[in-house]
Amino acid sequence: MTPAMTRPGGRSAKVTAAVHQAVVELLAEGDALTVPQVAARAGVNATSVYRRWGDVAGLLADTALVRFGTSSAVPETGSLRGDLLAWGAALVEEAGRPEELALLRAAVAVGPADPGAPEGFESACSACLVGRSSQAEAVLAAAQRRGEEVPTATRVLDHLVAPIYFRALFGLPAPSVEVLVELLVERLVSPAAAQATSSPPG
Amino acid sequence: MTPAMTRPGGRSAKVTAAVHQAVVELLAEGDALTVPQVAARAGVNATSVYRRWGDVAGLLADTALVRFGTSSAVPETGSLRGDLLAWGAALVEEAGRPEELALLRAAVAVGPADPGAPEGFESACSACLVGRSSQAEAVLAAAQRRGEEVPTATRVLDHLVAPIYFRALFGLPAPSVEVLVELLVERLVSPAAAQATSSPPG
DNA sequence: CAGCTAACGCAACACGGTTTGCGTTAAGGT
DNA sequence: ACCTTAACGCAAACCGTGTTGCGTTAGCTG
Repeated sequence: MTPAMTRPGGRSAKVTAAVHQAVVELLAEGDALTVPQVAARAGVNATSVYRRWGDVAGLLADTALVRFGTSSAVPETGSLRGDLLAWGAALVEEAGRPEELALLRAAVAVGPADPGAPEGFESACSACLVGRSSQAEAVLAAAQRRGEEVPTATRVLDHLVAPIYFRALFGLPAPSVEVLVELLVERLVSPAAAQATSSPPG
Repeated sequence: MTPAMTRPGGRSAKVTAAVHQAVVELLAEGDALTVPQVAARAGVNATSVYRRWGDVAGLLADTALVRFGTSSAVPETGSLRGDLLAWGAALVEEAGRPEELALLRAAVAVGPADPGAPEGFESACSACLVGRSSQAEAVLAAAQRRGEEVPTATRVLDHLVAPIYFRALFGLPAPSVEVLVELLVERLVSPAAAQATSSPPG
């Protein structure tokens, strides 16, 4: 019997889901997020939210953690270029939605996990990062399986994910999404891109 | 006589400087930023802060605006590659400092300026963005004056600034600053980079 | 040097978020 | 089916944030 374990399937699960849903909904509406508001929307008492998440930041971090950690599906178009293009477009579309953007802002505001964080309360932006990294690696692995020349995941992160997120976070208007993504991808699938790395992967 | 003008050299200047300093200090310590805390640290009454900046977001925006807007000096090494390398290294170093990083996080958390913002109260992340843009344009203009082939400022933002900020914000460890910056710059000063743009320089 | 005005300091106040104690409910174990 | 226990709901109190009115100070201006 593990005493420090939250009961799976208990009442908590429903509350958690409702609160997460409420957070996303409130976030999408653009209002300032407060615990009482979230609780009211979720049909849950504010005390429960305070007890479970302690803070708006923690609540946001947990929501972002769930939100960014589960979506691991990557497109399969038959070519690295097509995959990166589709994936990049999906990232742009996702980062353009208000609730995802707000979640991203909240994650970045908190920053990566500080020491002393309780178990299971990992950093949201770290979760987002590893989610994107694994997605990039999946795309690259598929391309390599096809015999294509592939860049490193780090390069994809630097030159595809980073610009997309940078533009979204800083409010830089993305001029013509397709053109932007294409430009980004062109620089990653060109032969020079793959041979530029001298360090071993990992 | 201009009635809506804050008196230059008045008492306000000292208060402004003290408050800005306090904001940076508090931010560097990682505590949650509140107006009373800032006021106490600055040796100023909280009322003054409320009257002048109205809100924590406004205070943050103004601080970031001053912090990111004044440092417009760009390196002059004699070549575009050298300039970008030096500038990128400076960005990495700056983004690594706790107070600057905290300011950046706060700026990103607030987001770009919402409609209805009073005059002079621009968004902090917008201020950071235009600051970086003007710096990039200065570097590129100097290179172009030397007769070098230069990429667009947008490309520099996407492939140099964005990765640096992305890594800093998401806590991705920058492996060997020099190597990172060099890799980034190589992709911007290569001849293929300049000819990829079809739009005329703005 | 005297008057003017804007900005600041102070104190009291109002509002909303957050904490706390206790009773209740609902899963899981026997 | 009963007991155990963790999580939830409720209500009241607490605390800090943000506001307002007025007196005071310090920097311009003639």
